Formats: sequence, structure tokens, C-alpha cells
Amino acid sequence: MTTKTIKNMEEFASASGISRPTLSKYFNDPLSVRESTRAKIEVALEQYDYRPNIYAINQNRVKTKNIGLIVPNLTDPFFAGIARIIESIILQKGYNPLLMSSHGGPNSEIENIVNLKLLKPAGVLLAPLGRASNNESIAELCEDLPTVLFDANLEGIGHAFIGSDNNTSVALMVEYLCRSGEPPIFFEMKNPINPNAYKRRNAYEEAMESLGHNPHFIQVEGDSWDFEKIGFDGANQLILNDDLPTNTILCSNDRLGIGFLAAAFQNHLKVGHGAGCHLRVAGHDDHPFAKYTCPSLTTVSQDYEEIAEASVNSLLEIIDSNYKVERVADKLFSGRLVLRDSA
Amino acid sequence: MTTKTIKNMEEFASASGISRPTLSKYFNDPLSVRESTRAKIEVALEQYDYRPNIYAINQNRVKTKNIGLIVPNLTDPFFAGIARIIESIILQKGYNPLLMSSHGGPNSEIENIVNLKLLKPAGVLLAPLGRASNNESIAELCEDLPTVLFDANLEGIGHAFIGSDNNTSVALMVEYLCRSGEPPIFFEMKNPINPNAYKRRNAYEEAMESLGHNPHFIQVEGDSWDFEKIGFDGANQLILNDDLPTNTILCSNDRLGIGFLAAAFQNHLKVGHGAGCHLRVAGHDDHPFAKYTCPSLTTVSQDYEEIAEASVNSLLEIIDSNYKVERVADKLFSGRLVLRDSA
DNA sequence: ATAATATTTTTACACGTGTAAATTTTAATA
DNA sequence: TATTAAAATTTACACGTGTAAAAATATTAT
Repeated sequence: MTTKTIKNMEEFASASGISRPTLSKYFNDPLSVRESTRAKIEVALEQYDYRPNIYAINQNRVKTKNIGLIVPNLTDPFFAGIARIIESIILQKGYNPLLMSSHGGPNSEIENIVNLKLLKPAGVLLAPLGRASNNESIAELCEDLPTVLFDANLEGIGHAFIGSDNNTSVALMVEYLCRSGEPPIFFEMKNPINPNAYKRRNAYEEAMESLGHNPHFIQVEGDSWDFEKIGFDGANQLILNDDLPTNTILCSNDRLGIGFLAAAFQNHLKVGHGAGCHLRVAGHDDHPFAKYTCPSLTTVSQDYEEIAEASVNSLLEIIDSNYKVERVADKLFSGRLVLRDSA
Repeated sequence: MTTKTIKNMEEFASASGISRPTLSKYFNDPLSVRESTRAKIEVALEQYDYRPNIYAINQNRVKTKNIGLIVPNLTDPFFAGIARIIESIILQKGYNPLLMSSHGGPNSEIENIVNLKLLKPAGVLLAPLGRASNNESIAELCEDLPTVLFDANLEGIGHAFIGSDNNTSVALMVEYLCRSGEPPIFFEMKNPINPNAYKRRNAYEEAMESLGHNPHFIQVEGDSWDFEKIGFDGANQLILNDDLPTNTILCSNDRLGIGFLAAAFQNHLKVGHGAGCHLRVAGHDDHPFAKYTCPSLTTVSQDYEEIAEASVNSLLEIIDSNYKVERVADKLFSGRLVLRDSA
């Protein structure tokens, strides 16, 4: 066996009998060469297992095969989950995902964007922090690069937005709660740092008013991403002070709900919709652990797959149009009510 | 204002009045140039905000400033948490982290390693899948590249291992449980795919025997990373069949424990160490959500920071020695008992 | 078989940086 | 001030690929 080690494309060209420019074309897009040539190359690839140098490839290419993927916080299972799905779709489409987490802070978010620019990606999928985001800097990015926002929108920024329709999904939940018991109060952070918080607050307000109820907000302290703790501490205080004006609580997101349920449990309050229950608690997002809270958490689910697929497709549409497409239609998916034991 | 846009290092050299080779040195390591030169460069940087082309930099550098970071599954909050900490330490040390998740499968793990190699990192921090890992392929990687394993060890592979001492930590928990009530049974997956599972099984066995008790295992079905579901389903069946030989359960990890607690709750079994409790349940890892289970989960905590810090330091030691150091001493940290309400 | 078309090959230069060697400048020391 | 050591500059080539243009070849249609 003469498995001579191949150092570069030049050597692979002589070894395979295919010229270097053709090889270059092949590695950029295998379908761009004649079938018979492709076959020859692939036979040779099996024998020599050469792979082009990533840095040399991208140095000269104007449009790389990289797609940036920035999420607010990978420590949050919701974003970890959606990132995983998007990554696999990107790979399947023949691109290379570059995953970055903003770690919950606008500085990290900007830093990620700057670093990403250096990597000359073909496009960016950005789930922004939302209100905390530095809009000007992000807008700057979007001028140079095809950018699709997902999960949370920044008005007027980017080439498309894919996400869930908070209005519909929150209304769905409010309507259900009102129909099946007392109208809910809205449990949230006073200065929420997570995306969509304000949208949901407004959606709750609207839904309540359209049903003829007075909206009521409980805003707890806390400015970290430690939502369970914030929910727990806030709920604990409410319960101890007997400050709950109703028995039905709609949490701005599931993680606050998880904290709330823990506080209720520790204070021996029975949560649920059955007889003898003191409280009903609902959330929003269908967090991966929402099924395993005690009791299991009634919530609104978002279809991860759907959002992920649509986001990648919208981005590729812009990329493939050679930036001619200025703006792709936004897509809003409506959530689905997930009835469990907590409300 | 003549803020001429700088295209490359050549142009930045003329603009700043510093020669290109010196600039190159500066960008590789700012401390390697004279203080006065450094100051001049930094003044110019503020004016022109030039940043070197990443691809061109790494094309020729034998040793890049990248450090690979591969974890089994970013969807698991435990690994998301430790990855976040390690990332920040790597950045702080002047390196660039390349985060990759094996998504729970050995194929992804190998693919990540192969892709990582193309990025010519200075070293790799690898939390392997453990038993599921393809040892030969990983061993091959370690021959070319300084590699520090963390969280789970692969005997004889890599240049160091940093993790927690399952023997001590499990023994700590077993001892506590025996002292404060009935000896525990060990609740785990029949074919566990998560790292450390077998180590913990053995540690439990040893600890029980050394205390004069008979070890007893309950092995539930399931082969995914959906540990909560596996724990829930397994526990549910046990409870319905009244198959629990004791009232004390030690779970192989917290996520199984979370599922177990949910099943106990739904079956109206009171968990805890107080009067009127039917079961005691303990876990291992101090999962981020373990504080908010109902009841809160008694577990063994690992010091993320400590493990992260030690892992990066060990890797840098090897890198800085120019690969002369063949093997750095393993470091095993002992866990800390975290007593909460569930046991 | 011939013409028309599509694909590949040949040749050559570009990209932006790393880095080595020889030389010159600067700073530190005596 | 002279000497020495350290650092910066000059010069020049390397890296592995992208890519353009012209020539050669293979494929398809007529």
C-alpha cells in the first residue's frame, strides 16, 4: 500500500489525476463538476482522505460556507434545544454552523457579532437579547450581511423575522384560564432581560381586556438569567405576605414558573385544577423540563422544528439570491396550548 | 477626519508607522513588543480599528490561538454550564474557544474531532461520552494534539484528566444515607450512555459493601439522553408495581432524580426525610435545577469552577511546554454533599 | 462524422499573513 | 561617551487556496 500523505490540493491533484481548479470547484460545490469527474474525485478521496485547509479556503472566498448562529444564552435549555436543531439543519443544507452564545449580555452579543464578521459568514441567524440588545450595532451588522432574526424581533432590523406570535399564544392561554377558573394575574420580572417579555406583557393585557377582565401584574425583582431563582424568591415572598389577589398565575415564561412551583410546594400550597388545590400556575415556552415539574406545568408550546426550519430557509433564500432580495416575509407561528396538571 | 479604511496589515503598517513584522508579533502576543511600540500600535488601533484576517493568520501559524472544547451534549444544563465557564477562562487566557457538542453520539464526537483538527487548534479540552466513545479515534487525535480530558476519563488516552472523584463523592452520599435511614438502592439506566455512569455504579457497590450492606441495583430501560423521561417512566413503573425494596433511592445522576421525583409526586408519594414521608431520593451532580425540584434534591455537588480552571491550566501547561510535557498529573476533586429536602 | 457546447486543463496571479535573516535603530549599561 | 544588548526594520519568500483567461478536450446534438 502506498498511502502517501497528501499535504495540499496540488498533491491531491497529481494523485487523483484531476486538475487543481476543478478540485477547487468540486470542494466548493460537488454538483458543479461533471458526474464522471465527481466519481473519480470521490474514489481518490477515499484512498487518500485529503481535506482542504479551511483557512486557505476562506481567505480568498468572498462568500464562505459558514453560517453564524447567535443565541442569547446557551445555558437556557430552550435556546440550547433550538440551537441544536438549527445546527443540524444548517449542516444538512451543506453549510457550516458557527455557534455563539451571548451569555445573556449585550456586550457579549456585540462581541460575538464583531467576531463573526471576521469569519466572513454567508449569513447570520440571530436570536437577539431583545430589549437589552444594542440595536445600532446590530443594524450595522445587517447592512453587510444577510441576517435573519428569530425568536425575538428587533423592529426594522434584519432581513426577516421568524418567531412565534405572542399575541395569539398568550391569548390562547388567557382565554383557557378565564374559561376554566379565575382570570390570571401576570407574573414577571420588573425589568425583564429575556426576549419577548414585553411582548407577552402586552399580549396578556390585551387578552384580558378583550375578555372584559382587569389585567393585573406582579413584577418581582431580579436582573439575572437565573429565572428559577427569581421566580422562587418572588413567589415565596408573595405567598408569605399573602399578597396574591387571585388563585391563578400566568408566568411570563416556564423558568419563572418552575421557580414558582417550587416555592408553592415548599409552602405547602397545592397547585393544580383539581379539588382542594390552592393555586393554578401556567407558563409559556414548553421548556424541556416543564413535563417534570410537580405538578407538571401547563404551558404554551412553540414548535422548535418549525421555527428552526423556517429561519434557515429564509436565510438561504437571501443568500442564494446573491443579496438581491432585500427583505423576506416575516413568519409568525402560533403556539399550541399544552394542558398539564398545574392549571 | 481622514478615517481611511484599512484593508490589510500592510496598510495598517504605513498608517501606524510600525513595520508589518512587528505588527504581526504584536497581534500574536502584545507583550512581545516594547512598551513604547505597543502604545503606538494601540493608539493607531483606536483610530483605524483594523483587525487582522483570521483565516490568513491561521493559515501559516503552526500553532493557532484556538482551543477546542468538546462536550457530550450542550442540551444538558450541566455541560452547558461548565462549557460556559471554560469558555470564559480560555478567553481570559488570550485564547479563542471553539465550542462543539457531540449531541450525545459517538459519531458526532468523532466528526467534531476531525473538524477540529482542520482548525489546527493549539489544544483540545474534551469531555468524552465515556463508554460510548470511539476510543481508537480519540487516541489518534491525542497523538497529534495536546488533549486534556475532563469530566469523564478514557483510560490511557490524552495528556491529563481532570474530574471529580466518583468514589469519594458517591461514598459520601451512601454513608450519609445509611447513617440517616435505610441503605439506598442504586437507580440507573440499564445501558447508560452518559459519562461516569459505570464509575458511579462501582463506587456505590464498594461503598455499600464497606459499610456491610448488600448493594442493590435498579436498572431501567432507555437509551436516549432524555434522562428525565427515563427516570420518570422507570420510577412510575416501579411504584405502580410496588417494586421498591427500600425507601431510599440513590440516582446515578440528578436528571434521573428529577424524573423520579415527578413520578413520585404524581403517585402521591411524599418524598423527604421528615415524618410521614414514603421515600428518600438523592442524586448526583448538583444540576442547576436541583434546587427547584419538589422537594428540592439532595445531591453531591461538583465545583464547576475548580474543574474548569484546572482543565484549562493543565492544557496550557502542555501547550506552553511546546509539547515536551508528555503527561500532566491527573486531578480528582472530591464532591461536596448538598443536603436538601429530598433525602 | 461534424459542429456546437460544456467541461476540464494549463497557466498565472491574487489573497493577507507568518516568519526567517541581515541590517539598522533604540535603549540600557558601564 | 562608548559599548552592548534588545528590539524594530527591511527584504524576501512561504503558505494553500481562489479564480480568471485561454487553450485543449470531452460530450452531446445534428
